[in-house]
Amino acid sequence: MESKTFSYNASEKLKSRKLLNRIFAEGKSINAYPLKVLYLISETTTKQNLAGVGVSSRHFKKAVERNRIKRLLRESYRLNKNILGDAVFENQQLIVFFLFTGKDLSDATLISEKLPLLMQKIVQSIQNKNAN
RNA sequence: CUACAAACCCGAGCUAUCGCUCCAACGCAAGUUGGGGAGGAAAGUCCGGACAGCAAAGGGCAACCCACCGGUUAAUAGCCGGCAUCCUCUUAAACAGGAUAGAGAUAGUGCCACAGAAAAUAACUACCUCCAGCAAUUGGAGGAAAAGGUGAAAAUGUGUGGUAAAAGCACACAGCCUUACAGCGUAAUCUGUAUCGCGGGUAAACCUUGGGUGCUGUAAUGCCAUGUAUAGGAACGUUUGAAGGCGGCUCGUUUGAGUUCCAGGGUAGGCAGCAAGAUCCUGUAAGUAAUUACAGGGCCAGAUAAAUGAUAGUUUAGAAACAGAAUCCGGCUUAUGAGGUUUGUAGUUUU
Repeated sequence: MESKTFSYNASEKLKSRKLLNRIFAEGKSINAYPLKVLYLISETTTKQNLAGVGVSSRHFKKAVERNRIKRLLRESYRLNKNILGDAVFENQQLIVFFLFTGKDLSDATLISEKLPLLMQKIVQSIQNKNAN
């Protein structure tokens, strides 16, 4: 378990087209410029959180820039994913999708400080809901 | 040697920690260990192929593309070599270097800014002849492209004859051009002789001539799995042919029992294609070269929301440019930091 703390491999990535459509349709969103996060709690048997990242190709026409941002997002998630930890119940799965809403590549430097902040907000809002 | 320009080469190294993806081995498994992991343009998608499907890929028209010759190649609009024309340099010429949108303007149609009389079946001024008129620097009719000026371009140039004045009107020489013959060359072309002829440019305007192209594009395509429905309604039809295929149209040809619409439902996952190839490196040989042949060696990304990264330190040169594979190759075009190499700007010969 110890070695998996900072991992982010294929089983943790949000891949299913179905789930992606669902999270855009039903997911709740929290903003924190230059980021926006969509999250969703799903009933499941496997307790494994899923995460995905995305950049608008409208604002970033060059593939190099999009790759750069997605890498930074993934890296940030990988280093901070323990914040989410056990926010949800045993038979539930937390699905998150990070969107970069900034319009300039220079905004990407903010990712490393804003992304953990967003994750804490998610945990908070889930706990509030459970308390109610 | 310095500066500028162009072409080509190169496209950052090392250490530590945390990660991603593919392959192999081991393991019941979790996983562990080892190895591979973006580019010269991966880009633009502008050409050319491979491959696949459309029935077996046919004729005509349309559309599009190409346009001196030869070679090269799987193929090309690429590349290599040659020819022609133009430009640079020069008083001039040859060499050298550069460019080419290099079939046809004598098939036809159109267009040619400004200036100019006129931009194409040329008459403004000046010239000549005739008529009118007392005469005039007058008026009218005609001849005439020799002179003037305008323009990027003005009816091939010079001379002589000729004439009222003139004119390729005639002749001589020259230039261009058509055709024929001869010679060098595979050919374009070049040279020579004879000959028809001489009314500009533009085909990157339509067009004509010659040649070529079937269309689509790996989200192609084939297979497996899952799921449903053999539910329901309407129209047309089964040799008296519904509906299609041959992806522009048409001719022709061909399949032959289902097809279309309404309403409703399901799936959207895997495998192949798909990574050993017109392959890369080295050497030898052939060729002016592009390129080819042979020999030896190497295996060098393969994802599917999409891997190749992050942090810290350090070195060069300062926070290292342009930039990210998606079926695969060959080219073209464009972007590109620092450094390096070569070439040119400023060349040679004759007079």
